[in-house]
Amino acid sequence: MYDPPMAKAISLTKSPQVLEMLALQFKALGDPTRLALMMSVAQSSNSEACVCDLTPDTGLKQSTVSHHLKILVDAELLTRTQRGKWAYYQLTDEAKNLLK
Amino acid sequence: MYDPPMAKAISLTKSPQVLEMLALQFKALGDPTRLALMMSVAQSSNSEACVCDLTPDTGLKQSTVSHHLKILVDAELLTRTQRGKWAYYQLTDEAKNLLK
DNA sequence: TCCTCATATCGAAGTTTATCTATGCGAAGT
DNA sequence: ACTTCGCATAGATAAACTTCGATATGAGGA
Repeated sequence: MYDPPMAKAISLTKSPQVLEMLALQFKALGDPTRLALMMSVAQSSNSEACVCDLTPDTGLKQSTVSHHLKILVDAELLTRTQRGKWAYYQLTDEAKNLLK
Repeated sequence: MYDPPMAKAISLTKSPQVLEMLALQFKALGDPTRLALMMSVAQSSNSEACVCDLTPDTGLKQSTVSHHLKILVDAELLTRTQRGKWAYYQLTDEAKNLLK
């Protein structure tokens, strides 16, 4: 949501849309569970992982992990690829950049 | 809060404390208002700004801006220096790193 | 076709967050 | 000493978030 009074600050740097997207990405990474998920994916063989691999490490329910992964995909930090019954998640280039 | 089942994922990468702090920093940046505040500070003359400078741009109340600044200081993304009646905020090195 | 497995979605409960108004506090000026 | 100014803190409220259990979806195997 873009608020007019913020215009001056934003015009000095990024467009409102870019700032909004950046904030969305930071927010997505701003949860210990999701940050750990990202690192798990990064360290997986072939740099990809499915929900069944990721769930046990978190101590959370499968539905919860699935929800967190969706947030990361929506923030364009992960991509999702379905192969057979499994959904494989990989880091985007943007994510690799932010986590360096 | 550190949850034992997460141990495996964390041990592959960072200590729980480091991960927790990283998540805290990302969370602090994960709000459009705070991200705009950071950019405002970055672009201020002498790379520092007081609450009275920052408040108008946000369209929020002074107390709200003060609250956001405290969150950024707690996340070690800003430092606070009092000079006379004014409180001046500057980006930390960590912040400059994350925003590059 | 029927069943099973991996994952996603839905609805609810409890917690956290963003914002406001009102007020407190310390520094500087009169 | 009193007032003013810049900023912080406290309390309240509404919205958003995290997590769960239950259920739906969709692919593959029997």
